Amino acid sequence: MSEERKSLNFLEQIIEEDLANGMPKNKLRFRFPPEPNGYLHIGHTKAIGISFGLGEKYNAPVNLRFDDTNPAKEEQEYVDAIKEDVSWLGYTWDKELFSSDYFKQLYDWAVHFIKEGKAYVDSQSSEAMAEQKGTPTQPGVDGPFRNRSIAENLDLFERMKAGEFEEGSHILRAKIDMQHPNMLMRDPIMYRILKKDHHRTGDDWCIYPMYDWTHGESDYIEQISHSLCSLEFKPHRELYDWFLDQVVDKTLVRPKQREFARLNLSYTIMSKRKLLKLVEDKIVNGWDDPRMPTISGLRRRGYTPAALRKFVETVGVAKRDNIIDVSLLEFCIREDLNKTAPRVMAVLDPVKLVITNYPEGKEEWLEAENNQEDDSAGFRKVPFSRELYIEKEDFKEVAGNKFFRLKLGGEVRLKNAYIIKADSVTKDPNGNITEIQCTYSEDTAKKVKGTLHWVSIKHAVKAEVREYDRLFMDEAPDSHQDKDFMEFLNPESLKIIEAYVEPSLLEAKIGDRFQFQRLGYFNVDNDSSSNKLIFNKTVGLRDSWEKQKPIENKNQNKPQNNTSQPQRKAIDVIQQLGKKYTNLPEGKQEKAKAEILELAKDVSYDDLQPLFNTAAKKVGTRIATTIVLGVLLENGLERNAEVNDFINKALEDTDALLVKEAKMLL
RNA sequence: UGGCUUAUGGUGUAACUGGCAACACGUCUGGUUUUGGUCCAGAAGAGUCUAGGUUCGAGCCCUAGUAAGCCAACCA
Repeated sequence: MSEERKSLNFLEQIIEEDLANGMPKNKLRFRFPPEPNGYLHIGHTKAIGISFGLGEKYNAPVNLRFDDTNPAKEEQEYVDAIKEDVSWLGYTWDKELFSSDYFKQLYDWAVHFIKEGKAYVDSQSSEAMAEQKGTPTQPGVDGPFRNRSIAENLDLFERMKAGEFEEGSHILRAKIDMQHPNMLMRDPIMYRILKKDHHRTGDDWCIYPMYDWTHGESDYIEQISHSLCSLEFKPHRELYDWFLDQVVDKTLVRPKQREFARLNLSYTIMSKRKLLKLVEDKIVNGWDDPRMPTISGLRRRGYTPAALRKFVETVGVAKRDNIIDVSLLEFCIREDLNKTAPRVMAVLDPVKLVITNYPEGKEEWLEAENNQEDDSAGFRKVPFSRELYIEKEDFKEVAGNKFFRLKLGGEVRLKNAYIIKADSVTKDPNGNITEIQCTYSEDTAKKVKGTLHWVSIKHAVKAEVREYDRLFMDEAPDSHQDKDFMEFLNPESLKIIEAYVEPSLLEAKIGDRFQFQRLGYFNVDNDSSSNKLIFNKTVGLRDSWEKQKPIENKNQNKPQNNTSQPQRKAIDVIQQLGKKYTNLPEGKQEKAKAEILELAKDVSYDDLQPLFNTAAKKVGTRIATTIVLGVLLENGLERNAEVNDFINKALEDTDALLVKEAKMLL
């Protein structure tokens, strides 16, 4: 139990500061505020992890509040899915709440705003208003309705609420400042008319509050102390505070909005709108398709709550844009499953193997360890017989000694069973191997390099295996201005395989997770039934053999690597080498010098000249410059005033190395 | 012609608030192993966007640049 002091992230620091400044710990309260217009994705897992994590850390309540102010897009289905996802992740919310619970209070406040002259009804087209609003670089101008009388505003707003007007004919805006540098402060809309039924309030309302007007006030009503959201809301903070200023009671907690960078995962997208498109266009089979980065998709794929929580924790919290490598996510799920998933044997791409010296009709039930990482996992029996399936990939007629698997004349261990030796093969007319003949030995103590998984043909159970690949071929598919993310779709993201699995899997239940030995982690899909077993591949095992095989492919994938080196200007490389020159141990220093001498051949005087002005204290850079200068002089460069000046200064320096190099130029 | 935010190995986060940059993933060695998994041991890889400045000393402070992201929905 080490008491290692983990450094706090910037949000925790803010909270610690508030606590230190006198905020009582029991006033801490957080919230997770999803809009019920789509399913939660892995990015939300970070937001959930932050707010609920803080709740756990400080023993403070966390509300689940649905931000449901837009009846056009929101549905009960999403509310249910979100609740399921949050609790599946293992978090417990204090109160389940809805922004729509506050519609009446919000309305009363709005009326108060009008009476105070802080809000007015605008009756222009959205185009006209957009024009008056200006642009980020140009201030806006006041609209013609900005100075309506309080009485008229009150009357109009009342009638908006009563349903007398059509959608789009009037809106209520806060009266702030049309010239404000922050566009959100240019008289933002508070209410719009929407004649739609709301999933909770039905037809009670036909005016609905906007996000900015609703969010901060909802936080305030709930007495949220820290309202944490992603970075794109940073500009909203000013408005959030302005709205709060108008209603806040100083004796109550005033919520504080703070922003963190959202999570981005490589090779996928994280926008609800775009994910919805994948669902609607039937690119995937629903929000919970195992290829989707949604929480429900990952769950179906076989991810565990523990792995997801670990992932989010590992990723950290900060304010800069990031793209997290999927390999980290994969590491987290492997780490969890390695400890918990029972091992079984399954062959995905079979070739028949016959053990010629094993009696026909004989069968044995051999003992197999369920999980060597877990002593309590116990053992099971697997059937062995004369005819087996092994993986096609595990046999080669001839192969080098780096190939640990089965080859003609070679020996290999069958996991949980005997050692076999390959004697001959049978091929079809096309030259494909249809059968491998082997002989076995009962001496299992023998040392052999390879161990193969297998399945007895007679006892094997057919199963469908769904193997997934990334949905997109590009690392950041929605970050290209000129290309649509749909262009990067991977046409081979789903591969359906007919596999053979050991009979113990007949008892597997939906959701059960296994390690198919030597292959990866798999779970039983929701579509699975008693007469058809279906598995999803969650993630493959780490595979250091696979990596060394496609040598040529590797180069094709990263052609830039070869070209990027020479593209960098020699002088830039030299500058970099120089920078660290004085810090290097002697051996490395010589190496660096040799490199500089080599690179100096490609440096022109014009390249070098600016470095003469290098600050006196940047000794390393000046040494490098001196070395390069030596090469240039040797190649016939004439000494001019600049050169002499630089050399003289170097000679006067206190650094012995620099002086030494400079003397060599005399 | 604007405002806000960010900048540390390939990736993500640290650096006790000024003391010669750490952890995780990834990569590469070697060992163990009835999974080319796990585990164990080790290595390479950044001198902190650039240029100045303050300081005995700067990734942290100051100045000026540069680059990236966000901001003009009756969405959230």
